[in-house]
Amino acid sequence: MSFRLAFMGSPDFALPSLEALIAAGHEVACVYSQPPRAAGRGKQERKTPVHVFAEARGFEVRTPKSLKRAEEQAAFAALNLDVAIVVAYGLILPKPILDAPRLGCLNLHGSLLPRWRGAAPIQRALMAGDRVTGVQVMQMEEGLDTGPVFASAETPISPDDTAASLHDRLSALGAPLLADTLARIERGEIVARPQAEEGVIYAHKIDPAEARIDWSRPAREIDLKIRGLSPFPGAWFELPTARGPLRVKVLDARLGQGVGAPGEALDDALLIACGEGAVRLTSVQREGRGALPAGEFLRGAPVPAGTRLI
RNA sequence: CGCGGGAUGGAGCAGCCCGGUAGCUCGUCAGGCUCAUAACCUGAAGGUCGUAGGUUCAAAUCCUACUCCCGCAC
Repeated sequence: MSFRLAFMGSPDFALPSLEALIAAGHEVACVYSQPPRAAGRGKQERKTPVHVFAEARGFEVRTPKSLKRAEEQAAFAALNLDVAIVVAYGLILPKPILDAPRLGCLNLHGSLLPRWRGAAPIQRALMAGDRVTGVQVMQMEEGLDTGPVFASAETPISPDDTAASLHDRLSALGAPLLADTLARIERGEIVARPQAEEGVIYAHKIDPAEARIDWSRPAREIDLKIRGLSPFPGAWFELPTARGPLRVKVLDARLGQGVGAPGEALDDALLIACGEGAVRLTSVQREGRGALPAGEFLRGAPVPAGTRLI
């Protein structure tokens, strides 16, 4: 047995899930994704990763700008689905859409609800210093990530995780969970359990303004921010040079030891003093260039002890 | 025509504005030192300065075109 389903997703994060559903033998009636957008160098129209993948596999791909229009909703209903699977789709689903499939719409979310409902759960969990996070499959409702949960899988967050590594891990963790959950729903083995009423936290979208590093903050907070915002949008600071301040993004760091004025380089290897403690920058990227391990970056742009980062 | 940056020995960069015979950090190779080392010392190899034109006594440096690369846009 298998379901007739629609898959709704856009970025890389959703790909493993789509592949898992295909592998599980479900009938993918249609794939929804965000419409192609002008992006990249030259501002070319670019299809989303899910769009490209689905097209290559020969699936029908729909890319409506919105699902609010009656025609879109009718077209969706006409698919006569058992269920719709939503993974990082990027569009709000109106009630008519949510109610159309026989079993409604299920969503794979990147946090342990009700903690981090919303747009940026992975980055927020990391920046908050959470020790564990995970993915969950839930029944979608009109509220933002408020639906009852069918299943979850956890993973610890380690001191060397970045938003990128966590993103990849959760994506890989979610795919089999999703497939397994569908199988169990099919067999009638599980029902969704309402989310806890306590502990609701919203994961607000990342505001570029919060990406600048404030060296007067404690090292732990700065370390979490650097790793939580890596690689996008990337925590950054300014490095004074003979030709003016150079904007430098930090893609990875570790907590270090040392005391000094906030922003002061404590050695020649990017150990930077914070308001409390210090962090060692291990991967950096100056404007207009690619990311470099600290060692290579320093060969071309030495940051001697005593330098004051802004 | 979205904005911007870049192409210099194996890696990362400086030099270009104010043309004049190529430099830094690292790596590589050889030798030395050391109980030892990714440490240290000495020496060496390695570059048509992206391509094609132009200006000039002279071009990495100025001008034009082209190719390739990267960053920002989530």
